[in-house]
Amino acid sequence: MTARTSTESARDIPEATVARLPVYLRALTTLSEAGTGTCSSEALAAAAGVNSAKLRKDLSYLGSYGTRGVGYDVDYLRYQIAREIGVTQDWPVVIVGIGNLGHALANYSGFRSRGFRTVALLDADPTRHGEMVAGIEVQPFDDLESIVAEHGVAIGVIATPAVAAQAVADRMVACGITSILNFAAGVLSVPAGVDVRKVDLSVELQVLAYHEQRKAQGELA
Amino acid sequence: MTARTSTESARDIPEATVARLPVYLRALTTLSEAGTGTCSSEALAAAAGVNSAKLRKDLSYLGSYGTRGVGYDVDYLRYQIAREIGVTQDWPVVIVGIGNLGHALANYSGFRSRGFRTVALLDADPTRHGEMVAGIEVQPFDDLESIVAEHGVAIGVIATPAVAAQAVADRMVACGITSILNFAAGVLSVPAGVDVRKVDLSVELQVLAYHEQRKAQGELA
DNA sequence: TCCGTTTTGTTCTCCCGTTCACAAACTCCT
DNA sequence: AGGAGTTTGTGAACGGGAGAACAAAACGGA
Repeated sequence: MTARTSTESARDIPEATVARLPVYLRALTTLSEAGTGTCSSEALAAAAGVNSAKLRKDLSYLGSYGTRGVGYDVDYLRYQIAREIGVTQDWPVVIVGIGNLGHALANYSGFRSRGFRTVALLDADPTRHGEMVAGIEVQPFDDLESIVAEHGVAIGVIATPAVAAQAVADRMVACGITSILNFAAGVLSVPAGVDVRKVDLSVELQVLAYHEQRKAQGELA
Repeated sequence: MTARTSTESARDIPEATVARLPVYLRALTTLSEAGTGTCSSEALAAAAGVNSAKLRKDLSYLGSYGTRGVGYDVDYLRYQIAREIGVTQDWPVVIVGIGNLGHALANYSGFRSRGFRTVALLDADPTRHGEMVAGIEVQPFDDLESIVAEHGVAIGVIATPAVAAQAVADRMVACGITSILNFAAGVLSVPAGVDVRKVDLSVELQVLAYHEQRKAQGELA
């Protein structure tokens, strides 16, 4: 899934843990907004929907931020996780492909509130250029290079049809983007050192259908 | 992630394999449309973006559908996988929450082409009722029970704000839905026997940010 | 100060998933 | 018919993650 070229730093956190840290972060934010100052691993694990032993092990990769007999300081732990993930800094993002999904992504508040700032919406279709989406003007895809250079964009989101996705990814990589979130169907091939994460909506439904089918079979047996 | 109550059937396919079957299915469809009649595990693995040994082991859980020295018949294998997943049959689906994301989901062609038929779009906001989205009229959320009963819906999609998600899930479970695809933030609690899969867009970006941050640290070292 | 209580951090064990490697099986060519 | 070449299916080794269990550490009360 992820390709790494540079030398690993001192602490390397397991992938499974990295994927759960954002979940803990959200749970901590909820707790903080509810006025909770301190919480136990048991309570936080319940809020995040995981096993408490797993939670403690995950947090131990970051350091010892808890107090035995007491628990974790909600705001302190929240800051530590945010810093570790990198969401304390500002991440400029470009979204390519402003169809239905691109619209939804541009309007998604969960990005901005976590340090991701959409600096540009790009689309190859000239009839869409100039259209305002979520307060941002849709620009030509050919402006990609200048926008990436100007804002120092490292993360790109692909929400185009499947046929265009590889070409978009190639252009992104060529102008220096090193992390891609891909919503288009199919496999992207990118050089080593570029991370790609794929979200496929239909795959999720198909997994549910598989289990649903098995439930039905079990009933008539 | 998934809870199972009924007795397992004869063959139980590993979860990791189940999650990849839809990917193979898509790759096979692409090959078939390109006129390819037969393919090797190596070729299919490349198209699906996985290791060929892993692909062969995955397929071996379904049965022996290949021919040694030759490979797999594309259309035959495609049918077998589709049957195993359950996408040869028709799956009625309801989508609750017709905001930006709900719009995108309703218009997403990848659902319909895989046997998922959106039978209703529901929203609690009365000002949206009657609006036509993707050729379907938005109806009141309170119609959930009658719609589920009428169409025999087993799969529900939640695309509401986070605060409403648990209440929607509870109503879905109460009227017989046993599989839920959840796009809302936060943890859903459901009784055993109900499967929930969660898609969190901001989690994916945060994982990318973590790796991006580490790349940057590696460079200056 | 000392003891009981609570909760973290960590060790250990088990299980699932990935990958290698190879025998079995099939095709094609001579 | 037989051998060379190809490709599947699977046994076995390996690595990583999940969960149980416990020692270490902090707090509170007497």
